[in-house]
Amino acid sequence: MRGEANTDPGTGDSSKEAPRIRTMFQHTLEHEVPAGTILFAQGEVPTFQIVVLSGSVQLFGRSRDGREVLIEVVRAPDLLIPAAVVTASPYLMQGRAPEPTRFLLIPADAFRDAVERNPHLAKAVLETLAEQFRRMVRQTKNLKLRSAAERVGCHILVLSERQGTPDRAILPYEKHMIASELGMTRESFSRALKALTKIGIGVAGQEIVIRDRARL
Amino acid sequence: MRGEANTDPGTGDSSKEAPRIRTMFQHTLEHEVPAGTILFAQGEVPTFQIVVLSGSVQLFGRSRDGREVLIEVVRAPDLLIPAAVVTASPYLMQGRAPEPTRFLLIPADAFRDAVERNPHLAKAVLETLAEQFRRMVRQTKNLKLRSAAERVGCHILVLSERQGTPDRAILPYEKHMIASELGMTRESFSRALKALTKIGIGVAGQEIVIRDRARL
DNA sequence: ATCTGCAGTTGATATGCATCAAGGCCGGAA
DNA sequence: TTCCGGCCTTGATGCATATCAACTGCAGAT
Repeated sequence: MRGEANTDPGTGDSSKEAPRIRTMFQHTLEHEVPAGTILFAQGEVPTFQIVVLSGSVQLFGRSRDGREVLIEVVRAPDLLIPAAVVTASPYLMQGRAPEPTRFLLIPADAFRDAVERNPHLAKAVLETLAEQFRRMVRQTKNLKLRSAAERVGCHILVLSERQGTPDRAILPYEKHMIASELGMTRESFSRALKALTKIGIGVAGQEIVIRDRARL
Repeated sequence: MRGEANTDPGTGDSSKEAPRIRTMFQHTLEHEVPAGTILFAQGEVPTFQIVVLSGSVQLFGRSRDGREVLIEVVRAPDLLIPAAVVTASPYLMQGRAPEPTRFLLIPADAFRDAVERNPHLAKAVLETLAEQFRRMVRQTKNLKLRSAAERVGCHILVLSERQGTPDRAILPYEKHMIASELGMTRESFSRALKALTKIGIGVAGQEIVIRDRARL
């Protein structure tokens, strides 16, 4: 815990809403965690709305037989599962920071209160959540409609776009993580990469060179 | 198209917000469609926020090779993909009414405007969207962590709870639809049902009797 | 330098699920 | 009634992916 935060949440208002914003931020803390920190467990009810300022958070789903898979990744700047905070219901996933990561921690009830009172904030949260929802829909479509190799190819394209390098992509974390994010085992992921080398990519450790973008 | 609507949206406000609500509803239409109607195509940008008053809407994802799978079902009363309307971006799925269904059609920009101005409405939409997000997360977890038979068993339990009958469940639409909703073929679904008869259910057409609830 | 452990690759094998094909069971049309 | 066309089931087969196992390479510890 670092102390009081004074960051502007980006809602852009200044008039009568300001006091409410200030109220919300009165109990808000800035916080930084090292790589590997577990932020919350599956089943916990959120006590804070966590805002990811820098770094990222991986969200894992667990089955009762103990297996864990990566469901989604929240990258700064973003809100950590506003859906759970808004509905005040238990997290469906475990949250873990795979790298040093900074947060704002807003007490959950203060956050809900502020959202209810401040239309600009509400709109911002709504847009964030809508984007998250669309990501989940895309993922579901991928899982139901595409083969493992197609998912890998598609993911590489997304990575290269996100990194702004149309001709290459760096895998952002370990391959077995990406494999589970894409709904397969690390072995299958490895084989899918090898198969894709025959149709237009080159693999060298964490770096992937894209030779034939069209075919993916 | 039937005419002007006057239904209260359930936001519970009465004071100065009322004019805005009225404004939003000025161009709102009530509409009813027969079974089988396609409401919008994948890729279309929403022109209305559709409110499902009665009936339900199935949402299909399509791959470029033409296959279609059921991604989710929106049951009355609910909003039809507020995520697409709020972000003003193309639908990721096709919407189809599998039964006679009634709607409210709110022009998309009027809806966004009202959400931005009316905190109660914003909160209601936020909660609805949050619930939809959580449904998608649960579905993703199912797809990644459970086998086909487990998904079937789990779905039967959900159905029986939704229908308020702990000892039986009625399949709400054709089996091949449910199969694709659960991410499998109709053949696999049929076999999964047969396998489950050995551990505590009975199947008779669309009706399923639950004998051993604990084992599912 | 050596040991150790983890991430990744590769190969062999197993299996879950899809695909293909045939037949049964309605319900609607003629 | 008969015929027909969906929807569903069942069986045979194939394929994609998981699982199991061995090995490599690297990084950190000793």
